[in-house]
Amino acid sequence: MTMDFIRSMVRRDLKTGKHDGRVVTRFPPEPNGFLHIGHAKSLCLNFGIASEHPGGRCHLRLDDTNPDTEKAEFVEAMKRDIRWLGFDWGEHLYHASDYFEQLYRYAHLLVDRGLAYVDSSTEAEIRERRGSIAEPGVDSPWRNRSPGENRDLFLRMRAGEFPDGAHVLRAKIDMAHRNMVMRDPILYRIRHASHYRHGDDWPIYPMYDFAHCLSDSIERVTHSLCTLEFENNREIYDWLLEKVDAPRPRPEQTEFAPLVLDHLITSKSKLRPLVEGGHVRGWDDPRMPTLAGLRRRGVTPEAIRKLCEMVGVARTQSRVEMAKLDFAIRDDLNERAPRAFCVLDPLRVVLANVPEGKGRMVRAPRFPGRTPRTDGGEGTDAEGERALPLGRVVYIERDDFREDPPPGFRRLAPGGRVRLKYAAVIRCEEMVKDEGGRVVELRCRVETEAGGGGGRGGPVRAAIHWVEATSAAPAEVRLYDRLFAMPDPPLDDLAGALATGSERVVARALLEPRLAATGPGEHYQFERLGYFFSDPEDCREGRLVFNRTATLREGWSEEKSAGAGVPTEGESAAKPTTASSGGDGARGVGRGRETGGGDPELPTGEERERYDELVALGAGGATAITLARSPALREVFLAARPVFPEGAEAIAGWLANDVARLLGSDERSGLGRLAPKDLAGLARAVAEDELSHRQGRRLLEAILTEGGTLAELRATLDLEEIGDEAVLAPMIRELMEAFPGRVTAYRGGQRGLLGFFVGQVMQKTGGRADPRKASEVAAALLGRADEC
RNA sequence: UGGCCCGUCGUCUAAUGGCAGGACACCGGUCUUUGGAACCGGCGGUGGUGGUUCGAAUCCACCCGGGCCAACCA
Repeated sequence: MTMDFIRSMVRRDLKTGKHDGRVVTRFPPEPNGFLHIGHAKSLCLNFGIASEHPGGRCHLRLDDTNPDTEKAEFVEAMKRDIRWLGFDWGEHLYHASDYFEQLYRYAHLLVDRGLAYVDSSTEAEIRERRGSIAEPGVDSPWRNRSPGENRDLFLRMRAGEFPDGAHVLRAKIDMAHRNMVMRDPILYRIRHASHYRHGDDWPIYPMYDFAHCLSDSIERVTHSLCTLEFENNREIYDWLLEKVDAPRPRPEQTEFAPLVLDHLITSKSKLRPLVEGGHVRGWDDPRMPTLAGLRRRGVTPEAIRKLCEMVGVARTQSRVEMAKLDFAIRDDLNERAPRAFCVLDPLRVVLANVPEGKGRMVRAPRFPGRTPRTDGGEGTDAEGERALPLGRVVYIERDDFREDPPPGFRRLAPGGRVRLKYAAVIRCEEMVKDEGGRVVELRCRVETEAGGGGGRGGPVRAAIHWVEATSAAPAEVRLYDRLFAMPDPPLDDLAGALATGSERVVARALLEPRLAATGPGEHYQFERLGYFFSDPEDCREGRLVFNRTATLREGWSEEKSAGAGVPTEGESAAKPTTASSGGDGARGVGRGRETGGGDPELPTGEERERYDELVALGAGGATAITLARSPALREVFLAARPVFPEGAEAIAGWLANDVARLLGSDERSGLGRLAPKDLAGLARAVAEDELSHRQGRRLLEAILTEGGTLAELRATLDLEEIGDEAVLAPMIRELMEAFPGRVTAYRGGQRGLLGFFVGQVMQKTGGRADPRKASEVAAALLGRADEC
């Protein structure tokens, strides 16, 4: 298993001792609804990471700072769902509302430091003055109240002296900040509402940005993992911890992409109207993407965890196809769901040559295809087989018989044969129809009793499920389909986007008799139909109710085998996608040409001037633009150029490519350490082949990260490179012997493999080989043998 | 008309600057008393342009595309 970027980070932090060797994560849901499959990813991540490190732990923290929407009922449901998924918070159950007192003191600290103020504007005024993404906000007229006045007002807010909305406490940051979150965010609001845990103790409630980071800090969380939409909030997270002098090491927020599944919505607030509007049976409706709904449908915790594992964790925004969930479900259920027969739409079949009352029992495997137990252990039969009664009258699936079979149809048709699975091969001799012409009964003859092959007339193409008429157990079977037909349902009109027929209730299906005693919550695979789960609420002896968890993978369909025309249409249907993406590409090329291809745009006149000047001084076109936009780099260039005027282009290149990279990737490095004359000297040495480009780069890196002059470092740094063919050639020959397959592939035309051999040499020599020479020697050796 | 983030097979996800790999889906085959499962094989990708480098998915620049942000929600 390869590690995701968060796990790598945790491991790195552990190694560097960043958090005193602790790993503490947390799962912080707001108890305003039910947990859904999107939460499962976060659960797997947070609890997973905690369990992967000795002493690691994951807190369950209810983020209950909004009394309007939160309920104890949701807390209980969340705890139940998390346990069901297989996670355990141990002693670490917390509530943000546990910290109300501490949070309130932190707020006072900010007030006293002049970093927070009471704003008496109306909600509309605050919104108005916040500005927009394009325009800066303006200061509130209440922004400069004295700390004393703020303190007094805030005290009185807490005392309940003011009505809702009269005042808010705001952080005093910057109303013109580019990040909207930083435009004096609201810390506290007045809300005279009963909190499900604290009743009417508090007339003021902290806002998310304020409560969240401080709750993490109070719990000494090390890694605060959240989804991508909180990226903008990281700045206020860090700002607040800094301004209240939160103890170090401080928790650090890292964002990852949420789990988004096609045809599903993963938003508690969008799910609630579906429940409250009566569009589904409840939060645990089997069609709901909630953990409770999935559980009721028969999806196992293992399947959900498997899905999360398959999906991984990254920062890329992504949509997962339902097929992946389906796979995870089937993969798990295939192993654990014993097979049974269920006929959803019964068609009566009379076996004419079976005498009345002359039934027999047939044996069928509970797990066909599973390697039979050979250890002879106790219970082998009971585990491995089931018994089915067979009599004169049976029911088969109406769909398994066609009066006019389409091409490719392998099941029963007039005059044709089919196998009653595990029991007998029958031939259809007669149809009985009602006045409406509807087939109501088939008269068949048993040709072969059980056994393999098909007896006379060659092999039978298909085996169908069936139940014996007198012993079959009636059951209600609920067939579920996706709640939304479109992959990306419109969040503003979910009720209108609901698919019709997402729940189909079959009132009287027939089950093989041993299932008559099924209790709630049992998994079965009804052969050829799918995976089913006896409803945990409604199923009991005497009233059997099953939910379809998932269908079987479809291997055949009438459309597919209806002729060659259809697949072709399918292909052409896929073409527009290809064409449109090609269109995008074409558009991009067109634009590029307009702006002069690789010649980057120079938006302002000032930059244009600098660019022209740099080009005149000898900087290359592509690098000049970089320097024109970076005053610091440009300054170094201007200072270094006179030292080595002929190397102007090289100097500019070093600056634009290598210095920019080092500055961007390593915070320890600093441009201040680089003397312009050293840069010029470096460029000259490389230009005159005193140093290889690689050596130059190593020197530059050393200067930027550790400091020192070029001369010093050239003397002290071990820059030696192995360029001797007498050393390199044997090494490469050895590699060629070790990887004969790659040699063949290289000679077969896979020239990219040269990089593999050079890379191996670089590794073997600890990076000290001269790669140019190594490449040369390797090419020669690989090529020479080619001629033999 | 801003700030931040993100672009690798259809989808999800890997690759200290050194073989672009895996999974799902799809297609084909073997096997099969589930048109299932299993097994084998195939298809298919680094958004674009330029630059740096012996070597770029990876570094630099620009362009294109996508996401998030203007609740007294979280």
